[in-house]
Amino acid sequence: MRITYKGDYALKALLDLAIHYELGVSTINDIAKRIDAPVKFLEQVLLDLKKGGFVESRRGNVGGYQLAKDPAKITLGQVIRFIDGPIELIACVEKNYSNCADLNRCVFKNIWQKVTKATADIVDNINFAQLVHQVKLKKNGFVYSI
Amino acid sequence: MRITYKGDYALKALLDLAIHYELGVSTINDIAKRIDAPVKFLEQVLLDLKKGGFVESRRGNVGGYQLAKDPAKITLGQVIRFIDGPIELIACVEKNYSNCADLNRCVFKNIWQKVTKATADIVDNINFAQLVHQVKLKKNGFVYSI
DNA sequence: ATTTTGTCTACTATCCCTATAAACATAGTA
DNA sequence: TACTATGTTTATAGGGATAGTAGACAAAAT
Repeated sequence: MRITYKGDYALKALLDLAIHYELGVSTINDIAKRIDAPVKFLEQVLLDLKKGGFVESRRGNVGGYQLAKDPAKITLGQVIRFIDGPIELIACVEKNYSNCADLNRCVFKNIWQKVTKATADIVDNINFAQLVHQVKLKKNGFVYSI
Repeated sequence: MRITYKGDYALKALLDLAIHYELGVSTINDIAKRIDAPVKFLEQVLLDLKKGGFVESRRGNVGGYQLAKDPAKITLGQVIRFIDGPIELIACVEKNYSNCADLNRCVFKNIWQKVTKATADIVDNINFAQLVHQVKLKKNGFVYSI
């Protein structure tokens, strides 16, 4: 798998919203400015994140976006998989794959599974509360560039 | 990163050549049949592998391909990086990347680096001699489907 | 009513993936 | 020499994904 720009923006937007978790909604424009993303593209990303249940929105004059749940309940792995797809390096070890002649005899499969597990062990054990904490630790003249 | 069909064919072709290491050259057609790959596509893959120094070739009537070095000297990581590019999940942690506003302050960078290391620890420590050995262990009515 | 926001649907340019095709070069063999 | 079996090279093409951009629409507050 590969983290695309879309995935990158999604993670940054969520971290941004996690940092402002207690402060209510942020507008797309504000988020875009803070994380340096193209506004119209970020629109789509946020829409997707809403469909995924990661954020919620309010329209109108004082509208905007905010996290839909506690930052501690959102892991990196959840977001990556939702936006950019499976973390597997190759389709043959993804769930419900049935296109291989004889997968059980394949000496590569075992390797791809190991890599998948190693990656999952990392991204599934980091949540946005931890990230916010790390951001705050970095306050050496912190100017908010994620 | 992602293992493409090209990378998949490259790995299978090299394993095939590693299995036939002592037997001299194999033709593209033979390799293609054994690993079940489209011949014309496999041509390009083998050409690339030759440029990468993994295989060597002989033209003409009794021509074909063979490994350019001891299977034990070829790791999965070398092949993957050469055919499919860097194993990093995202460009910002690749070598010589300089497009980020403030990479040292980015809380994500550390995570991408961990994932990269975990993956590298696996693919850089497996060579084709080991794979051949594993293939031979699987001889329960072995029909040669890698 | 107006303004400020989010929502939705298209559209586009570029690149990458996965081949396929055709012409050519080389090295054995008859 | 002529023929054939191989690898070499370049070009091309369809499909899909990526990374946006544009514009009309809907809702909520004032």
